[in-house]
Amino acid sequence: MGRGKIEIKKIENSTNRQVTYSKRRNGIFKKAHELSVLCDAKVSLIMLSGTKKFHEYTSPSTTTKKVIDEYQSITGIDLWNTHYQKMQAHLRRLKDVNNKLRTEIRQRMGEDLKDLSWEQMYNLKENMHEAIALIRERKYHVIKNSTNTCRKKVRNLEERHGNLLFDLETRYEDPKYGIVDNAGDFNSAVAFIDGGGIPNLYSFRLQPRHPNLQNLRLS
Amino acid sequence: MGRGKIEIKKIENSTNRQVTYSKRRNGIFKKAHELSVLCDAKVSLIMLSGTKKFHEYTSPSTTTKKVIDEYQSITGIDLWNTHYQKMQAHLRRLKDVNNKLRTEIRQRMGEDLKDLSWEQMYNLKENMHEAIALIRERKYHVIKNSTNTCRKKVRNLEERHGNLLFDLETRYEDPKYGIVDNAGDFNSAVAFIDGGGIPNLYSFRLQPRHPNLQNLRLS
DNA sequence: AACTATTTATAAGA
DNA sequence: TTCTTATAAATAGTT
Repeated sequence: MGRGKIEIKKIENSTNRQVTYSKRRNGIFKKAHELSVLCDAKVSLIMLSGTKKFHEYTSPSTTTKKVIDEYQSITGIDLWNTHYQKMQAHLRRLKDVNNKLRTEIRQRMGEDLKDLSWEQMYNLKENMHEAIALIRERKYHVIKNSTNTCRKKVRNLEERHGNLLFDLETRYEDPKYGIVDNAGDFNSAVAFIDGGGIPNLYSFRLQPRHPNLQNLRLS
Repeated sequence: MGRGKIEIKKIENSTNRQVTYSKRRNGIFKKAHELSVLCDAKVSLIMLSGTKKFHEYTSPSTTTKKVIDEYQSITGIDLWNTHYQKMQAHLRRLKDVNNKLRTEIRQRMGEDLKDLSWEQMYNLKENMHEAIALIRERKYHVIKNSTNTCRKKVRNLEERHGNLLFDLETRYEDPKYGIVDNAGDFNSAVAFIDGGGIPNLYSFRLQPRHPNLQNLRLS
């Protein structure tokens, strides 16, 4: 349909190809539209030119997504569904597990016991006693550790304090020595002294110098 | 282009509409194909007739999914992604909750305690003692109930036994009465006695690992 | 982007 | 559906 007949094969001249693309594209869009109007059909038409320009036509009554969803449901051809459904199944399983875990925790907190038999409860109770024993042990371990650490710190501070006093006395006796540069230690001694009135055994944690004690933070 | 010009509006005659759909569909497919060959373009053409018959054309060099994916990446138009991403977020949240629940259970079983402070352990231990009290209470409730039930069953059985003996004696005295049909009741009594073998939900305490949790573990 | 000779598509009928 | 064919529509090559 033109001045001459053409063979259906790639048009080598790039400009010509562009022009033909443009003309025929409009022709197809027009026909697609006519079809959807005349025949009450839904059409989704997506075209990507060789130069990555893209054009689409979708029937007025619908959207590209709708057409494609319908396309999938009719053909059974699966573009995304497998992945999506796997995901949904996984989600369901997670929810299920979640609920089971919650139930178990509730039972371990003494709730929702009506579904348990006497034997199950016996076992639960035994298990929890064992667990409590473990927790108690661990607790003593932690408290022992922190007590030791605390004791060491106190010893260390007492030593520093002693040194400080010694330095002061020395200075008093012979001023030419000048002040010993122990500002850092002095500060820590002050902290210790100031902290003395606080009943909190773990007030050391306030000092960034002892990150190992940070773990003892309460609450 | 035909014997007469037609107006572009829905063809009311259903048969005619079908025929036109079929003819024009082929025309468009042919043109779509010509376009993709002539101009090196990618085309995805999906058509759904009013009667839900579906046809598609895709350029030889590609697939429908590829075209649509490319379409999405070029346009930035999002067909599925929002929903999909919400789902992924939900999934992540569930996994997270799941892990927290598992950790809590492990702690309640006396494991993974190193991350707990002394105070946290104290609270956990207190909480578990309270829980054990509740479980003990509930256990007594259940045992009392089942004892009562058992007592009733025994009474019932004694009674039946007595009746049976009486029947036998009666039959011996007067054979025409035959044997009393109480098979069903007898079976239920047996079921009650056998019922000691209740599946043990908490048998994991005997095992170093926790099969019940293993089964639940996902991802 | 317009023109137009020609090819192609298709409406109506069989 | 498919074929036929008169005619409408699309478009290749030109301007």
